[in-house]
Amino acid sequence: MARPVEFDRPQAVNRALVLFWRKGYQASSLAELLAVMGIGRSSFYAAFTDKRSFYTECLDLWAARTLELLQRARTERPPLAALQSFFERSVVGAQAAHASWGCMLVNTVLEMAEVDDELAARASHHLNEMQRIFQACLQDAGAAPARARELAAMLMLFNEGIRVSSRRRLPNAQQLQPITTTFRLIRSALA
Amino acid sequence: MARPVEFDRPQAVNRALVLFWRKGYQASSLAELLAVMGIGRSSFYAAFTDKRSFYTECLDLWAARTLELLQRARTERPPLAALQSFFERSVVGAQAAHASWGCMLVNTVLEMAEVDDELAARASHHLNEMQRIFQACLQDAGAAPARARELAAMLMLFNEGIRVSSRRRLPNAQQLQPITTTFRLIRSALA
DNA sequence: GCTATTGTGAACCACTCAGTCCAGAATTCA
DNA sequence: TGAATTCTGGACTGAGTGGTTCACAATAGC
Repeated sequence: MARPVEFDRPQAVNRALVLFWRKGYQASSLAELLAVMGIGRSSFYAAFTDKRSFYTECLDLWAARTLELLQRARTERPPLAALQSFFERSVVGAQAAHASWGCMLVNTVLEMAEVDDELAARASHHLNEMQRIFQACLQDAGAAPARARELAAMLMLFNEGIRVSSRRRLPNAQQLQPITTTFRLIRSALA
Repeated sequence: MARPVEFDRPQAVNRALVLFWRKGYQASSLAELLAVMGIGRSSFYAAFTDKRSFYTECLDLWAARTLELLQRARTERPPLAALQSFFERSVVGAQAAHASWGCMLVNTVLEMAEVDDELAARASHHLNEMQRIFQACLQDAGAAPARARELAAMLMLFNEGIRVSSRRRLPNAQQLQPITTTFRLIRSALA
């Protein structure tokens, strides 16, 4: 009955997500989106309602993936090392595989702050979730709750900074070094 | 001879700069720009050539003002206190007077990274200048050159993070606290 | 092989965008 | 007062935007 040859939805979403991640919401025209997704306009609107709602879908997906990455690192290493490798990977992995497009949440906060309150708030909310995980890691590393919250807030600033500077195409070493510097400071503060 | 009733160019530039700062390049339509500047289209094009070149003019102006602010703070206080107050002012002053629109350089890097290489590079260049001043302050505070460079890179990450988080409309205290935390760490590292 | 169903591509829509252009207003000099 | 000058408002242009609609094509059931 139904025509079974549909486009590969997860793949299409993923490719679109990458475009949004790279160029932001406004700079990604519908034509470009359709091109990378390999589908036509009507299929897009049938499947995703809207450019804007589609963006929120991609945003949520990006956040879910990143949080999962962070949680997984947490189970594989001691807490501080997990955090540090999370940051390092977002720089190194970025330059190699998926290039350096920063953090889609940070990008969204900046792009939408004075343009679309709802999207900005949504991204900000996801960032808060990340910060909670930072805090949990720091507590695992032996910091008292208050201290952990304090350092987690600092790390979140750091995270935001790293994601910004990763878009500046600076030499790799120049991006990694501040991370080690910071964690050296944190370790000495916790010791 | 010439018609003497011209618009107030510095004032117009300043108002446009604020709009660009707040909403970014793409989201600031020419119509909005003209409205806040209080001039007509033809006057705009006669005076500023282009939306894009006008943006670079505003960007450079913003950078010059900020660097000057930083340099001035440097003459008024001890080096570390100057840095700290520079950061704090960009949060507190932001929330009060001109609201929290982050750092126009950071905003530009993020918005233009995959969209307009030249603008992104220009903003990145200004950020490098800022970082050099950070480094000079840290050397003044007694850090060895290598150490100062290291910490300056870290502070630049911090700067970028602060400017991002200042757009998230978080409670004031929540934004100030990480700054004091960081400087506490830096001071103990330099001691 | 025929029909019913449903996802698809492309034409189309209204709208906004940055940028151009020109008639006319406002002022200075004569 | 009148002529010369030059800056300005607003109509206009063409390209590009997100979104809608519909005839067609591809498939599954019979």
